[in-house]
Amino acid sequence: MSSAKRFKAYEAIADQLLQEITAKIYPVGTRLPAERELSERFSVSRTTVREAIRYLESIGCVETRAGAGTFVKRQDIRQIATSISATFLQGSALNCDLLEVRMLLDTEIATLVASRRTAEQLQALKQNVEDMQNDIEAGGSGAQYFDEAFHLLLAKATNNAVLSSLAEMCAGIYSYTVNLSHEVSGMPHSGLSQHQEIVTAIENRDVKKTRMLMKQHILKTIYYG
Amino acid sequence: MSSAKRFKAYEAIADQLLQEITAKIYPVGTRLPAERELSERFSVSRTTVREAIRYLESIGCVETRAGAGTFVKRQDIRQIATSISATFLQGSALNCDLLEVRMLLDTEIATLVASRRTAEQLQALKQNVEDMQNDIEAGGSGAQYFDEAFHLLLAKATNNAVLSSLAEMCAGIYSYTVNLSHEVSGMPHSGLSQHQEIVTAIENRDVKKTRMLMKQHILKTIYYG
DNA sequence: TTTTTTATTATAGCTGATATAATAATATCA
DNA sequence: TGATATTATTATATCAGCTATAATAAAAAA
Repeated sequence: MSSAKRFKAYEAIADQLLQEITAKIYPVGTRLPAERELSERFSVSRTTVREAIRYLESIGCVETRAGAGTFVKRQDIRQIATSISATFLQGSALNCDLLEVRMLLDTEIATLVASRRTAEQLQALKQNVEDMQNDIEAGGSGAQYFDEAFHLLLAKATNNAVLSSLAEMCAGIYSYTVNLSHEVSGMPHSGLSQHQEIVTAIENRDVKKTRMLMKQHILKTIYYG
Repeated sequence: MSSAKRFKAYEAIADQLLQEITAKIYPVGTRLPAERELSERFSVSRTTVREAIRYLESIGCVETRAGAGTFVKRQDIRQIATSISATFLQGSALNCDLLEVRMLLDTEIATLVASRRTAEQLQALKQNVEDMQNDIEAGGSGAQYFDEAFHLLLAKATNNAVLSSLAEMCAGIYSYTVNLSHEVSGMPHSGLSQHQEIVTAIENRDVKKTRMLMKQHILKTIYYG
């Protein structure tokens, strides 16, 4: 028989809409035609259109607000992270693998930044370390926040959108799984002094030292205490 | 007022089902309850259940076969790749970034494999190189296939599911974007001799040499000719 | 005039029903 | 036994109508 492809109305419609979105016929922020209009245009029922929209919604491409309409969304890497974390979670005991990847990525990121950072990026890193220090001295509880921000700043400083997205994604999946397993195990080690050393190495454009320091930092972060 | 959470029936149901799937209440391969059963269980209409299922389907979590039912699917990283490639494509000129990431990942992968490969994994790599050689000598056209398979074998040999998934994903996005831009530019350089050198270095567990060779290989692959 | 309230309108959200097609299980017949 | 027809189950697709929500316009109050 070899009926190669099975027709599913909502799939065809979702494909068509996605194509028009990527073609910027509906740019980010704009509203898609109302469901009733779309159903008329494609000559299908509103239900089918809605199923197609659910599809687009799940890939983070649009956002529907009741009473207002369906809007094209700037895709958020974090949302993707949670939606694909299920994939990584299907295997078991992957947290270890994930940590290895984070270590690998963060090390490469730091190395790249040490070689290509701009003065502004360096300044931002210094600011972050300073803010973290002030927060700790003031007895604040934002250490974890500043730590995350530190790694995010580094990722951005690579000027590589894909790389920084990947790092963000890994961090997102990691925090998602940690939240799932309720293992927020108290106060993590802040690692302030290590951040300071890393920034200094980056300031000096010392690629090798930066690499080494980041590797150690991640190792310590993993086995915190 | 202050309804902190926006209730959307289909979202709640999709969440619930996803949770039960990841909790292995519905393991891979099993069938979900029929739409009518689910609609009864959640006290919603079948339409709403269908929207929830569309959601799960689009994240590659289930697969519905008309007349048979909805089945839990082993998630395919490639499918995710294509579905999130739109995200990466929203930015412009990301191919360069993507290549940098591939280089980075493949280099790390080769390095890891050189240090932890098993005899069986080494054998598989040798077999791949041999097959490629035979294909080329026979005037076959499968060079690109064997090249992809080579990198895939390496990724798997890390024994790190996350890392190999990431590499696969990058390769998937890359080939997707390449296909989009219709730049299949003829016969790529097979890189057979480089593969052979790499495998030899891996056989000798020469981590540094493997790393260096892979870096060179990727560079040549990028600027092929 | 400015602000607040109310009504209108358009939208998505959801329902229950119907009809059709594909599939799987069962019963029938050779 | 083995092939075929029947039946039941299931998803697919549709429709008309209702509700809930949100943005806007009009009216009322300050």
